[in-house]
Amino acid sequence: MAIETRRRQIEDAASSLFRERGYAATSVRDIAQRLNLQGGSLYAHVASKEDLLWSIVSRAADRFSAEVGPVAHAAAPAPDRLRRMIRAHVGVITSAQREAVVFLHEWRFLSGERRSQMAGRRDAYEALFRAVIADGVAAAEFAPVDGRMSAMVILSALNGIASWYRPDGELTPGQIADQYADLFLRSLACPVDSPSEAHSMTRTIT
Amino acid sequence: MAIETRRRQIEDAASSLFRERGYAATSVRDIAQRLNLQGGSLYAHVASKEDLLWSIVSRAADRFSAEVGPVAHAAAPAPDRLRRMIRAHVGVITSAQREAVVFLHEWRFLSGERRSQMAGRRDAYEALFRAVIADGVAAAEFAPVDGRMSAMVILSALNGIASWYRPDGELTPGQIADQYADLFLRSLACPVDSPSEAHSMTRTIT
DNA sequence: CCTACCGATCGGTAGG
DNA sequence: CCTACCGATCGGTAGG
Repeated sequence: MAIETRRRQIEDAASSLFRERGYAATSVRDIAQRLNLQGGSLYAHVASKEDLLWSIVSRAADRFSAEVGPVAHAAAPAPDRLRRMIRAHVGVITSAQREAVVFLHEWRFLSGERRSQMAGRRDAYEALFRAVIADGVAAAEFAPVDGRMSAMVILSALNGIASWYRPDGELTPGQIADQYADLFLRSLACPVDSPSEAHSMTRTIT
Repeated sequence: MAIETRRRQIEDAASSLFRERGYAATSVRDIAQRLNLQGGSLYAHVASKEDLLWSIVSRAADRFSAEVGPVAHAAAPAPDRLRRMIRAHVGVITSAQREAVVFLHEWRFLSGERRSQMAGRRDAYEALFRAVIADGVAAAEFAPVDGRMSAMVILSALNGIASWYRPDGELTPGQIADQYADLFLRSLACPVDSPSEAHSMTRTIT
């Protein structure tokens, strides 16, 4: 138990540093220093620097899957499911912000199979959002939008929250999530042709 | 002129590498190797590695300002201006993708005053979007949304394009821009209360 | 633009 | 968990 705690302390220090400086610009001695250890001492608990990154990133991925997955497969109308998925995703970002930022920005420093495995998990996660949107379109709960693009818009915007969210800010995570959900559900539910009618003929030109 | 060309070749090679591996994980010898040079030879054209990053990042920032700034201040209804700003922003991302990605992800490796200067320019740029939204709300062209949050949603989503856009993809930059503009203008123009009516009472709880 | 080099730092290990 | 160390690589420079 004490060993497990120490490992987690190391991972937490690494999360902070990877977030602040990036994985490549953080040395194992930087991490050790935060825990008042010598550089080499880390290797009593950790096999490699990349191992630390892997622990942080894969645990963050687990959290997203665990929180959002069940909601995505719930028996409910697509708009309700999407709103709850947005809430869950924002919940993970705001409650584990350090790890979320590292997950979002530093996973590409994984090598070989770990990297491609994580790429696969990200694809599968995005597919959850594409599926809800497709369901909503099929049920005429959403306008006939491009599900792939809509999913990218939503996820890009949600992940952006990790870059500006401050726990002591004005809005609670729930308020942020609901405002984002309002915004996206509005654009998915409203008639497609209304706002861009005047420009629809220029679409293929620019 | 030949000297200016060589410098640009170096910056281009650096852009590619900074985008692929990140600034911190790219060595000056990596850059030199792409141009069949020895590591030390770079310093005939470049004062430092960070100098290269600065050239790339500040030129990208110039491009965004030059393309989007004038449109933001044009005399036109807010929805039209916002659409044109989105087109211009997407245009820069898709026509200078390498530099845009480096600008978006690596600017924080600048040190001292350069870093804070770039942070200031980013703030000013975001303010352009906040201002158009505020104008639209004031003119009742948009529903009374939170301009700061809406601007962040739009910019996060637009910048996400830099991560998935492929020049040989199905959609042209103009089509992508117009689909994004449609989506956001819909959510800004549609009545605020409709999609989340059933959930509005839970907003402050979660 | 190259050769040859500088001191510093890197991730990681041996032995205790 | 520390001391002491490994070879490799880092950004950058001197002198030509």
